[in-house]
Amino acid sequence: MGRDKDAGHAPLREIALALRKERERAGLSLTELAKRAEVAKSTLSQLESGNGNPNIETIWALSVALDVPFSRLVDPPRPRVQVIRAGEGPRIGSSQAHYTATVLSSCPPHARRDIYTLNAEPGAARASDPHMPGTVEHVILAAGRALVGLSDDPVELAPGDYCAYPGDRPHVFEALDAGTVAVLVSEHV
Amino acid sequence: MGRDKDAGHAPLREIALALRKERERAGLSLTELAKRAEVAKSTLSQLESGNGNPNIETIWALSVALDVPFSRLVDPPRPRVQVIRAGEGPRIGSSQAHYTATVLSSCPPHARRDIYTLNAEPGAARASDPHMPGTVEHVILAAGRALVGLSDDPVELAPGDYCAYPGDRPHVFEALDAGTVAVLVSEHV
DNA sequence: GAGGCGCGTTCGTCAAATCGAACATTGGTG
DNA sequence: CACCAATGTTCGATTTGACGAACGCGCCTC
Repeated sequence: MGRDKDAGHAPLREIALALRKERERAGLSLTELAKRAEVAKSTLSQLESGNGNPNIETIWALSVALDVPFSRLVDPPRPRVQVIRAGEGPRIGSSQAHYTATVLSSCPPHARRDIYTLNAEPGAARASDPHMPGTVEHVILAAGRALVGLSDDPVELAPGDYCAYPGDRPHVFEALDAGTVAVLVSEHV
Repeated sequence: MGRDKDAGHAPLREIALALRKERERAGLSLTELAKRAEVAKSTLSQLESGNGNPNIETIWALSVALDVPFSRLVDPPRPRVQVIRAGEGPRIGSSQAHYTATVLSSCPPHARRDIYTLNAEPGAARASDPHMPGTVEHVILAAGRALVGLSDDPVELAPGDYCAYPGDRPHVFEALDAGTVAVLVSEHV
């Protein structure tokens, strides 16, 4: 949840949409979900229609019944390809010389991030089938060059470049130089 | 949020504790926080005492005022130095040639991991004061050489090497070569 | 020590969210 | 066609959380 903008108020509408989306994804009827979560279906109906300001127990019960993380309902997931070129991005001011840190990605709530290193040689693009919905992959190129990102629109990365993309869609990692090395962080909520 | 155990109900108690903890961390009085979040302090008082079942708008307002992610309140939340040299570590078998992936760290539940790149030059060791308890930092060296780890027992890393260490103890990052680049993943539970 | 100001708690009132039942609607079935 | 079993919606009654004022407490100032 971005502390960033829209600090204003009311994610009511987002909750309504997320609720309906997750319910349909789970293949449950409104009645069925209400029964499992032990909330009145009238309550659920009003929630999904945007009217409502549910209390914690209600939302909790729904998230449990839907088997989704709580934050999935209140925190909108928005996948997108993002690239930060080497030397770009928000720097962290350091009082100590000869040192700069750049924030590449702040971890969303409840995400799990596994860390990998990749060593790849040119010639064979590695196309990955989509992973779990909500998966996001982060790649920081350490050496060489590579085509990275969504299969239908990959991005060329040079050393130091950063790229994030939704892992639940077809994506590739294709080395362009020999001895290409990258750090891969796989984030699944 | 673990669909895991205790799928039962009511994270009321956890919310109460998290709320109080976050408020104290922010150095705010109950009255002050209530004023900023524009909720009655009586409401906040009851919430922190465990009685209560707040609605979304209330929690939202509080999380905004506390400047913490929403889920930090509803799903409230370990250290050792580990080194994996370039080329070592468990490989992930790939059916496709010219490609290897190495698991460096699997994300523990409920951890948040922020990703940074570091650019450092020799001459000035960057000593960090301890962060929040439970913080773990992961460093993958991309270029150059560096002394990394706990201040009293740093490790020298070469390109491709990986090192993890508790971030809640004094630690350093000291470049040994010019143009040293690293990826830093900061994990806080 | 009287007054003021901050803290966090408690209490009565009111608005609002939850509930359960009744409702209109659709689709399948004998 | 009548019937039943689903769907999601609307409506009144009741519960309940948010509110604001009052309270007890500790601290500092005059």
